[in-house]
Amino acid sequence: MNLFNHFRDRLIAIIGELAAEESIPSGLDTTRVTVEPPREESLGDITTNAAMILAKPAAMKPRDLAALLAGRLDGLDSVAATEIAGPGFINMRLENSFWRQRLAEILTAGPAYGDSGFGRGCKVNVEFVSTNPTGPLHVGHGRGAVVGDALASLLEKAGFDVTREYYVNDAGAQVEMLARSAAARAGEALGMVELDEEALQGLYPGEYLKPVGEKLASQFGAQRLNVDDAENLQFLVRFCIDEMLDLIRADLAVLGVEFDVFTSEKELVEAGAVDAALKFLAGRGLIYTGVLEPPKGKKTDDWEPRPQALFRATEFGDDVDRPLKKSDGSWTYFATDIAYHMDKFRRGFETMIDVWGADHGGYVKRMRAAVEAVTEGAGELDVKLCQMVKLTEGGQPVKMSKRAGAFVTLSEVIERVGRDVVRFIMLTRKNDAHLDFDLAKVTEQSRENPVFYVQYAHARSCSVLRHAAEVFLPGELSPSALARAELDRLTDPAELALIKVMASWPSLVESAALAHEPHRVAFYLNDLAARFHMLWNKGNENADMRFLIPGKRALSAARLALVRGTAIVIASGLKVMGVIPVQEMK
RNA sequence: GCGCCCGUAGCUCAGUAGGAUAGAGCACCAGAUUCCUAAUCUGGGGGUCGCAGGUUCGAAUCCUGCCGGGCGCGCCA
Repeated sequence: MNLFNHFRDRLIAIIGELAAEESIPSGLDTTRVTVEPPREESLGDITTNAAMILAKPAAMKPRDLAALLAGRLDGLDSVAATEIAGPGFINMRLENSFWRQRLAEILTAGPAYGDSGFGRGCKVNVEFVSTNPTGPLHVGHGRGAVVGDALASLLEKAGFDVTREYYVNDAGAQVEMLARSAAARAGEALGMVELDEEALQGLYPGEYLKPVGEKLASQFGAQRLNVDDAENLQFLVRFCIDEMLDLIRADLAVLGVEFDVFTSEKELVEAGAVDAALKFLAGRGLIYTGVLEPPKGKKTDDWEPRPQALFRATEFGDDVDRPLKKSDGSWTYFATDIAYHMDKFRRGFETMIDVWGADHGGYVKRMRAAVEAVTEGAGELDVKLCQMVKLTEGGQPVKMSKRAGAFVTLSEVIERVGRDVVRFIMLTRKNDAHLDFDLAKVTEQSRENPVFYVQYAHARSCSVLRHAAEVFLPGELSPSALARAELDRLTDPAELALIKVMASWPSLVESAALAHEPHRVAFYLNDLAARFHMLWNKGNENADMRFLIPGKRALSAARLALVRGTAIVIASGLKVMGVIPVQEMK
């Protein structure tokens, strides 16, 4: 249950009743009315701005309207007290029994706690990673992979029907370069050439292509080395793309990311999708032949004005109209991407989310323009840009990998610190903020390391339950049994404060899903862990506050419900992040 | 030159569809260990939310203009 929406619904009903009684005008616009936590805990549990929002249209003073509303809110079940504060806030404190019910709800729901019907089953397509299949994934790709996957999980939890999609850019000149590189490696494997630095000029130098070359050599000998033969080159391209996709899929598997759909750019083009999309746009007068101005303030030595097919992106908010064809007559990346997004829309996705690297930021406007044009306003594209990951160790930049060519691979980092650490750290910043990833710090066991801090809270709660098993029967410790514990024995403010944080998980899921911001889950879990550690330490100072009190079974059972609930909510949050909760710290 | 992102405590960053006296961690200072893991916790000092206007009951948040940093600007994707 999203408790804020729950009380907002009650509030809106009260506003309707007052209107029916003609105490206030009818038909007031309540869309901006919110129910949320107050700035400070001491002000109460929930607050509403309704009186301030509605005062003007109701022609009343905010505090007078607040008094009227507060009188009715006071009569609601679970509302213990109301108070009018500041310019017209109505603060409410809820009955402790309400919070204890939330704990029972958590125990009953288990890891599904926080699942929501918010998305109403709407189809959402999350496209991420989508790198050229020319080599292994590096750390930057890893960030996009984690952000995309966690965002997808978050949306699923919020009730959307999500498809995880990878767009394989297998149609450009880069895959031909890949094929040439692999052919050279095959020649090397056969002892026909020696690949020094000079010979590798213009080719992908990474050593990951050696096994591909060896495979080519062992399967075909020297038969498939001619890259000047167009037909053979296409064979090599296909061969290499398959190899690279295997490599990429393996990297993704190690990270725990699985896609529902791989869409091939090449196949899309061959199926005529680009022609169809451009025909669609041309039919609406959105394509014309024109000459672009050279960009100002940028070196323009090789600029030659030439007429070309342009999309009227400016009609949809972009800065200039965008080219659709290269000088060699082939489609630009943009043209095929228009077709691709049109294809996604045709497959039923009105909401599309693309996760890109920040270096593609200049591309967002034109793509959004294209989506608007090609879906005639019915489709929506949100682009999440992921900033760079700065990999350090003890503050020093990490050396580049020789094996991979010019970058540190994702798999190397995962091998070093573990999958769960990588996934968690990637979500400790907003996607559009730079991320410092320190290989030493992320495995430290300290408060500074959020992965450890959150995992430790989970492990601690598991530890308590293990100890409890010495006194209680297994059946007494199951979530459903603990839900029936005498929860009214939970009376300490710190205990109730912990429940309140847990109870805000459903609303966090919805707001984070709405904002497309999975990093909020990481911050939430950090807060929840802090509350738990805080309560734990109360037991250090005062033995009566420990979870397990010898001889007091009912009290202990109630507190174990709290402990189990914490573990459940942490596990529920980590699941969204794709991180496995640990039972104990080593 | 133009566009996008960012600018919040000494440092690294949150800030939930415009809400109340702007938060957390680190660092600094002062404390807690007969304990279910002190790998943690408690308290304290620390801010012109880059600058200047505007919108309104109310702005870190929205609008405009500057300053500073990052990314990008046909024939790469």
